[in-house]
Amino acid sequence: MKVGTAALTVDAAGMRAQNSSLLLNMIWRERQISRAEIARRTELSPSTVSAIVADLEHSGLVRSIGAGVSRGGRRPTLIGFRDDAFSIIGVEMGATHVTVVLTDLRGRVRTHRTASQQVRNDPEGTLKTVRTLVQECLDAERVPRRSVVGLGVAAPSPVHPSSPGKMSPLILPAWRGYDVREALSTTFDLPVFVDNDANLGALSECYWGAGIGGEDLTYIKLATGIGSGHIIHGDVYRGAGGTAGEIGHIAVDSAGPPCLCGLRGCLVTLIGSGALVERARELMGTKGRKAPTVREIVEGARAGDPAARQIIDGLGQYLGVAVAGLLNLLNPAIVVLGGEISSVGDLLLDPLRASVRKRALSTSMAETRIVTSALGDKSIAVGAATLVLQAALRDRTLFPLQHVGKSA
Amino acid sequence: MKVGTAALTVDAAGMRAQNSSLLLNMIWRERQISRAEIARRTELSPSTVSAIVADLEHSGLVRSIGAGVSRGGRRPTLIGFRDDAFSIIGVEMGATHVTVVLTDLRGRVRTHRTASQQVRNDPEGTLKTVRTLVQECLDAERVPRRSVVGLGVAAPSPVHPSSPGKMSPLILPAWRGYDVREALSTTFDLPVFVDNDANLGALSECYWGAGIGGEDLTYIKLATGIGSGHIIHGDVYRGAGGTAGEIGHIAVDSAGPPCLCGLRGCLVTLIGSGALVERARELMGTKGRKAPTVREIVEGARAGDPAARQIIDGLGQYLGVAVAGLLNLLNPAIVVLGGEISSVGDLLLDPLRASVRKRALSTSMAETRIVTSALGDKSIAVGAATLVLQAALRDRTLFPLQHVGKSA
DNA sequence: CTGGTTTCTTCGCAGTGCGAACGAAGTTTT
DNA sequence: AAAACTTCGTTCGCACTGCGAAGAAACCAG
Repeated sequence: MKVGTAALTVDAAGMRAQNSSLLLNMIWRERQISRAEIARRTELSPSTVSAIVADLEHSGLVRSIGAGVSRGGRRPTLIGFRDDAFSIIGVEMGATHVTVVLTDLRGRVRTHRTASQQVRNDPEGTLKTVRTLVQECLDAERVPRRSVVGLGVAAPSPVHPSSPGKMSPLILPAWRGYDVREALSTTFDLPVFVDNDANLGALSECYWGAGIGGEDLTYIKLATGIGSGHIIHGDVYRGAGGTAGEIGHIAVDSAGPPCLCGLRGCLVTLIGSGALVERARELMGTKGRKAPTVREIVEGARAGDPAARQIIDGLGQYLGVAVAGLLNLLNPAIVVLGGEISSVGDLLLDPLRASVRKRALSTSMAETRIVTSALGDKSIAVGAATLVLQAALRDRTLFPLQHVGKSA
Repeated sequence: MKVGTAALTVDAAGMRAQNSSLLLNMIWRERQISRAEIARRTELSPSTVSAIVADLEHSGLVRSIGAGVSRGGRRPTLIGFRDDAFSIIGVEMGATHVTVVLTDLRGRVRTHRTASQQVRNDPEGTLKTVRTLVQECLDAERVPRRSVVGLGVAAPSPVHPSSPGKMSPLILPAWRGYDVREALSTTFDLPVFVDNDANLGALSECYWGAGIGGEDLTYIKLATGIGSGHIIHGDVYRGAGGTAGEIGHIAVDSAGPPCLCGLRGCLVTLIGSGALVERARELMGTKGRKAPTVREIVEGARAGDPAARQIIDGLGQYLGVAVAGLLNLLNPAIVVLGGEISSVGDLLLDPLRASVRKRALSTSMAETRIVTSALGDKSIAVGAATLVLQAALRDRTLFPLQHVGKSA
């Protein structure tokens, strides 16, 4: 049951595919590397490496980029990954907006579009908005459909592994009957990958953020809702039912306020944006009559406003309870905090770390770094694109084949 | 970083090794299967399957076991896994005892030995006891060293992935400088695998217990300490520092008693054996002057003693807090409770499930079964042996080669 | 008993990676 | 400046693998 289920058989072609992917990943990772160096690291013979590199070059994924420094003999020819060989589309469906990015194969955003959109109750309108924005991105960069690897989608809902594309009927009841994957796949005739937004935030951090080089990471998204995603052994971990990472409904304070989910004292009722804003209204000299925004709390805290600081302190303390449990249970290498409020940095990290230290084993603490995200507001959409990239780097056949001559 | 690190290159021999392992696993799993059926399922050609099966047969791992039922033509020759081809040794180092089992390749215990042993403060004596018991098991079954695949060890300490064999200096300070793997490997000249006891309990459940057929499971060991182990995608998950699963020190009640670890209200201070016994002394009509044992609590609860029932209820409630957090964070398919106290079954499961229901998202709950272990008191030692089995089924070369003729 | 079906093996073929030999291109030594 | 050495990359024959077609063996149905 556990060993060989997923493993596929190998024939001669499969062997080539495996080694080919291995080399492709190495070249992607190293950005530039010589054939000789690849042969040394992979323990493949030089002749095999040359043959595979020729393959990859012919498919347009890599190219020669001049000579490297000599190690006492002939200078090596450096091979580089062609980040611009293909494009990827990443879509973030937030609570009240849709963001679409078009990235290259290095996670760089080449174009992006955002539109306000009530996602929760308007599947039809949301899909239409997504289609429009995707098309705009493609048109803006004059990217032909055939040079797009695929389309990644971040959804504000858990995604069940057995039916990617369908939203949770409990979180997004209005989406019953809709299948995002199906819908977009038929529209654009491209492979579509869907996952939860926090999971994709985690993937984004693992590839482009605080988790670079690591394989185990937990990302916590602090926003209207509180979600988290785990990267385990380099892969998004979804759990048995796709709801792994639902940190927002961990009961932190059994005497706390009731939550929409029916429980009491959920983390989200204490540190969700709504709770923070509410608390800010109580504490801060809310000049006018309007409730302050998260942005104002951030700015206030940075400016030294004691009320804002107090709110952030409280956030750190509550969050620490959940993070401590997380460290003991999962012992991730890194915990990354994302979401607008995380931009206060140490103002949040200090009370959080103190709170965790009071509640987690020192051994779990020792190995875990807790940091705030340095990626921008498009990190979720980029994470969606990264999901496609990850799949394609593992299975080269996902890259659309295009016969490339000698031209650049 | 995340994709190709672990992947190894493949050559012709590696291709054969992969396919060979795949077949070996299939035969192990199915117990009996024909070449034709293997070819259909794996999509390998009949000729290839025959060749590989001949290989496996020659190495003594499988054998023909007569004809199956016809599907309208020639009757298939069924191939069976030879569970008795090799033996595996499993060692459990508990808090106050050492248990050694000798199993076949199906996790069946052929011989076992147990001895009282203070493990915590006596590394030298513990290792000596282990050596003695292992040798006794080998002698009892007249098993030659060369037919033993390896030796698995369950340790009452987290094991850091980078130094398997070394105990945590915080949990077992007396073991500083000792390396269990090294020590036993040189004594017996066998491969040695070491892991945390709760992790191996989890593995045991996944292979032989409640988790059969699944790939994601969490095991919780209720004993002097409270530990847990996660099986993720069929593998033990150890976390970045090897301390994943330290559920015992999750803070459940911030107003609770202080714990040895320096924190307050740890789960273990509330539901560890010590706490249960202490509470029993308060509540139960402790006939004599001695403190009751866990066994007596179990028997009392079964017999209907209200005090014992109350203790179990409390256990279920506290444990529910931690399990709810676990479900939200990891969303495992199954949670298995082990340890002596778990033998009360529903008496514990009912209050536990109720407690969880009050604290976990219904979506997380829906996909998760919570059960008590049906494996016996040797499940941890068997889990240690299973770790070796798992490794060998993946890498056939771990099976000692022995030239087998046509004999049975 | 005959025709059809299924199982398993045999044998030649195509594809893959390897290794030795070689040429190409630098560096270091003389 | 020339020779000797080192490294890089390619070429080519070899060994091994899995495949597919063909065939033999074993069985069932009529």
